[in-house]
Amino acid sequence: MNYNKIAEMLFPDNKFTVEEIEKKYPPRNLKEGAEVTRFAPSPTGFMHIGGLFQAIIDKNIARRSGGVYMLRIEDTDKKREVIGASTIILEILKKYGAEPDEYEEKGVKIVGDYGPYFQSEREEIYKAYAKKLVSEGKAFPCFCRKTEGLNDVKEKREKMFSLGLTEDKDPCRNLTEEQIEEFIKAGKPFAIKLKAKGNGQKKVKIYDVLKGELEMQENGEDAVLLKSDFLPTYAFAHAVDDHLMGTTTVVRGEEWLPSYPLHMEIFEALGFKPVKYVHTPLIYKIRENGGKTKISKRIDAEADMRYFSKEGYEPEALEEYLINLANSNFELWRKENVDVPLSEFPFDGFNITANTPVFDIVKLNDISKELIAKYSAEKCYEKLLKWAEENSIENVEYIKKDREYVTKVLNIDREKEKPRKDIYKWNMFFDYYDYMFSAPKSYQIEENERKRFEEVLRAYKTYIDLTDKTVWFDKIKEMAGQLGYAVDNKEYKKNPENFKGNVAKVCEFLRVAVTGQKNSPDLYEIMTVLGKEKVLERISLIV
RNA sequence: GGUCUCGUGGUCAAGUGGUUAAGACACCGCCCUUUCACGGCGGUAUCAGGGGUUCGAGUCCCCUCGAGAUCACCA
Repeated sequence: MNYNKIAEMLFPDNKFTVEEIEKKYPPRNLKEGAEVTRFAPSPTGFMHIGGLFQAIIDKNIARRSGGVYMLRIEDTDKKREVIGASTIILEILKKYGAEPDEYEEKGVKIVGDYGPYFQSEREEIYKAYAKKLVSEGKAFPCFCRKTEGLNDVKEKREKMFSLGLTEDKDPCRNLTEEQIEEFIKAGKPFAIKLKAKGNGQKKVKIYDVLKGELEMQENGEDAVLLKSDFLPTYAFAHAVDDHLMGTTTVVRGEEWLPSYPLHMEIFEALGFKPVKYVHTPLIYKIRENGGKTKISKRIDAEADMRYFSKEGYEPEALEEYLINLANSNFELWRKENVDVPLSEFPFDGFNITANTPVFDIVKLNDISKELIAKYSAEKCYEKLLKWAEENSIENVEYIKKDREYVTKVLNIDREKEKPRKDIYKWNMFFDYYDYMFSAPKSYQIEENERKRFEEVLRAYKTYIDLTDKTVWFDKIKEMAGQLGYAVDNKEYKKNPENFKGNVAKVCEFLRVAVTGQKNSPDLYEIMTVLGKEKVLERISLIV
């Protein structure tokens, strides 16, 4: 069998040889121990939270070791490709603290010397390596019809499942030179498949950084390397690209673990130095039946990163949440380093728990609250406005126009020693502070208290004084005493029947009149921001 | 079904043969207080089960059970 001749017939007009390509992609000149990582999504939908999780790990491994982190778009499945997806992926990465060092913006720019960073633009590269493999007798052409999704293939697969078969040798591996020549001359399309060495029975040792050494069955399948459109499959592209681009550590989801032996065999066949693998746990959600399933774009809004943008989450909150998921000592660090930038956290991408984490939005909300509570009113305003603009929120014009007032509202119970921690995403703002923008539509007041409520309000028209908080409160107390409420709470507790209520009750009435609610942030601040006139106006609506 | 991974409170988790089994979120109580928060103090609650090994097991070994992943010319 003349493999060289077959390779030549299969690939008569390859633009490059493997040698030429290797020269174009020399080893990276990095210091000892520098890690090169890559995030390699396929542009088939939108950015998944699990993808961001991996990208953040990639970024941190590279950054902490003084290495490089790349974004490589795996657009080799033309059927599933979604236009614009790669742009959104890059945007999200930038926004959420996982901006790549090397990447490509199609038609705009390429950053880095190891591109193109779109696999579809690397076709000639894959062809060169495929040709080499064929010429060495390690791969062969397969002229069977495309097998994807075909019923008889599905059936065959089912059968293999039930029988536990591990060997899947393709009949085309036995084609004679003459048959191959005949098919090529007839113009039959072909795919290139790996000539699997084993039958899937032997055990091979594999190594995952997080799980340690594992034993798996060797690959027994003549896997497709180049599809009949000459674009590579994931496994082949992974080997070729990560070799050429100098990747040292591959961070990918745990779902890839089963195909590790295949990838190992391809690396071997190609003579490449193996890379380290970090198989990250998938992110799960608890289902109604109590079980856990991988968080999925179809059923979980939070799987799609756009959800968080839309809701107005702070990107940094997401980043902190995800980092905490990977390195739970982050919380301790954060406690001791309150104002230190996130980038200084000694993130350890090689020491991530192997457990399957459940996405916990309550925890995220808490992290977000803490973060936002640290912001100045001015910063909140900027963030709120940015969110409103990016998402074309109805009130965006208003926010722009009345900057001063909106900032004042945002400053209620903020910029103090112990700020409130109730807003955790910007879309809560208008609901939460509804009463700061329009008079209450209803009042939380019981019917049997109505009379006293109105009595207090009528009186307050002459007692209102917003000079400062002490004066304000003294006046309220004075009024309370006049109306028969207890000014001293201890006395009230001793003899409640002697009073109509206590000062707290009076404050409650005022609060309800102004905000419609029994609970709200500091009433004095609210009144001050609203202004005496508006407060009186609201009281007049009632009495 | 085969192969593989993973089981510490409700959730995320420290833990690498000797701990009263950290911490965070959530939950509950008390204090502070003009409400709600914030803050402070305290509390409930966990080693999936069963066998070994050992003076001693969450930690090592075996089995069972449970959960998950994967088995395409998709990534």
